[in-house]
Amino acid sequence: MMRSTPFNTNVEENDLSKFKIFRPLNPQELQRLNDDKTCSVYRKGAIVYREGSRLTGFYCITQGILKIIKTGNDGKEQIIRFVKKGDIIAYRSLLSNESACTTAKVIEEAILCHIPYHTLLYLIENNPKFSLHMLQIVCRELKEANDYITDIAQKTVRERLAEVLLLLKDNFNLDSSNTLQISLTREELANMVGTATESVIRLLSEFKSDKLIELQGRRIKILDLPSLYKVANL
Amino acid sequence: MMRSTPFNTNVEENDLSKFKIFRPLNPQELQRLNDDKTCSVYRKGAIVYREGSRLTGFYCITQGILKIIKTGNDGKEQIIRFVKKGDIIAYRSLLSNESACTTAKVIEEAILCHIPYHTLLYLIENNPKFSLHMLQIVCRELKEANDYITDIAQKTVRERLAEVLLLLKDNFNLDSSNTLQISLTREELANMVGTATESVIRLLSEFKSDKLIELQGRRIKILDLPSLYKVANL
DNA sequence: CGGCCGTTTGAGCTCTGTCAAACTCTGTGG
DNA sequence: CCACAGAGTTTGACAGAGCTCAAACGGCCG
Repeated sequence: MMRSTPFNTNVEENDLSKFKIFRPLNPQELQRLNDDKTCSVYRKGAIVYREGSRLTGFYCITQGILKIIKTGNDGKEQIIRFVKKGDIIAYRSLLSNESACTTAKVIEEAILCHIPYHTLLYLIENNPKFSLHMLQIVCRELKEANDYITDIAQKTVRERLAEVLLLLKDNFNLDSSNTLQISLTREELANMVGTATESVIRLLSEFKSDKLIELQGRRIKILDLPSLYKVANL
Repeated sequence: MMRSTPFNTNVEENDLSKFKIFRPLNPQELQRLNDDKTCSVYRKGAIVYREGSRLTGFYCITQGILKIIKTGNDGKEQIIRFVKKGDIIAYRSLLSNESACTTAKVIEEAILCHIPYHTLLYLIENNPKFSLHMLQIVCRELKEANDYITDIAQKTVRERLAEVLLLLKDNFNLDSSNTLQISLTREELANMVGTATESVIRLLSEFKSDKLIELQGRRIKILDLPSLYKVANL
């Protein structure tokens, strides 16, 4: 099955003005943004861009979930973050004028709007409020990265796995039965935590024995949130 | 000895216009920047700001070296980065309008210029080139943080220590005898690498046995750069 | 001189990564 | 409809990297 090819999609349904990032823009700028963008559907497993590639613009996600990964020397991938509706990706390399240093891969079928580099520059040069907003977004991401460095350097795998579950809860919410609304393989969880797949499996089943969670395949149901916080040592 | 109190210092010698970050500013903006700033000397060991404190501005380093650290739950500190002449610090929390999430501590006697928040905002709102430059600085820092996450999650302590030595070499150069021009305790090295002090000690002496480096107290002399790169797995 | 801080070394142990094998589940093709 | 391949999951056994604890040593400063 060919799943790497994006399909163009109806532009009308992907109005970007509803997203917080673009709130500082005036109607004329929004018009330009929507005129310049190109939206596409990406199937599960599709790669939006790869480490090392040159980018011609950044992307705003209007639907679906992607993982941003970085490949270590031994080929093992580290998940840097997940992105979903309203998030923007690929802006870092673009602004630094470097090749991409991460890869973006689709986890749940997604719609992405590509916004050309010159449009981004135009907005930054002409709308200081937008620049400030962009700065704040990057700063937030930087804070999260710094937090993560401290965690990964100092915490045990057990603590980090609990923390990742809590992070997923915050990012993707729970349904009415407290089940995480994102489906990840054990390997993906391991690549987030920075550990081996088998370690994740063992720890998850320990969490299950301890009545912290319940497992049904990839569905993870959170039973005891306070204890999970305690395990995460937060 | 009281070493935490900053001393005001001669403003004349700390002209900020020579730094790359402020290159996009026009003469009038530079004037304002220099008028608004307050420079102080900080002794070794002094804390410029602490995790959790509210900041009234950001700082530009015109002299000396500081470490930016983050304290884990168990009190162990993680060194996020080192900063030196020309670097700016504390801008992240300022822009996000949050309390500081890191602590800045002086390693080598330093002179810092404090630039008030409203001056930063003024510059961002009025000079798009400056905003773009700021964005690029944050983006670079973010890239480094992401690289570090991958390293720390996937590499061995041995590899990371070699990498840290190389990083220090790039940041602080070597003297004519290939000695690192920064003096760190073993504990500080451990807090960079994300490991125990004893592990750093053991590995350093292994590197010494392998003729990669030479040790005289805190002075580290690099003997075999290519092999060090190999050990770092870069 | 004494105390303190940083460094060094040794011993032991635990966490976690690796390897191997079995099992489940899904989609494919005969 | 069944057999099969392949991917993902699970479990067990094992080894070793790296952490902790303890003790001794050196240098520096008051």
